[in-house]
Amino acid sequence: MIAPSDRTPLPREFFDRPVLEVAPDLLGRILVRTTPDGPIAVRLTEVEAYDGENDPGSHAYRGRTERNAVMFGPPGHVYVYFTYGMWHCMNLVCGPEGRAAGVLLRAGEIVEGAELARIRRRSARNDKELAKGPARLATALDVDRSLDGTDACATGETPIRALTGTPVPADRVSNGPRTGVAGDGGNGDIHPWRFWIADDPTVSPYRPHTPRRRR
DNA sequence: CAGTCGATTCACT
DNA sequence: GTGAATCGACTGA
Repeated sequence: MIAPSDRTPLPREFFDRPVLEVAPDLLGRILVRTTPDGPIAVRLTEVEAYDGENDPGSHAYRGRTERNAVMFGPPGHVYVYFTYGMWHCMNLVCGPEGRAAGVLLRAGEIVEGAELARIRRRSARNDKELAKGPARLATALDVDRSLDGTDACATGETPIRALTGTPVPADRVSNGPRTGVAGDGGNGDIHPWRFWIADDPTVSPYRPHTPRRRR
């Protein structure tokens, strides 16, 4: 059950800041996905920052394309991409507009609508695995490319809404190299931009980038 | 226009 | 721990 005080919508100004400021501040916040069957809410426990055209790991690194266009738009909107031929992952766009920065939502704890999430996440062995990983999180929330561009800060009806939740104090936040990103994770990594709640059981395991073998 | 590979997950050994 | 699944976006010729 989510406390009423945790249900305050996050204002757009929240996202209209540098992505490295927003990313750790998102931990403990809540995202509500409204589906025809009912709401599914996740409390964010793990995120990654992607800093647009300056960041080789970002989809926006080589400029605007049809796929990543939303990241070049206003903050507070949802960027959804399709990957590995099967999965979707979701981001929240950060400001300022034109910067093309975003925060990948990597993991969280389902705090409402778990019975709905379990149906979509049939292979999950327990509830902690419902949203343990970016594609799992998107699957649990029934998010796909049709929701690309959704405004998570809009007033009125929205399929996805960001709520204040309860922010996590800085001394509870850990950070390290981003998962599965080419170029990240080596000695002297300049992108330790993965943030998670220390010791939280819903955080996904770290995995370095692995180039695909030829077949 | 063909080749490559991905901000991953799952089944299986 | 290893390999398969699966397809669209992007790249370079």
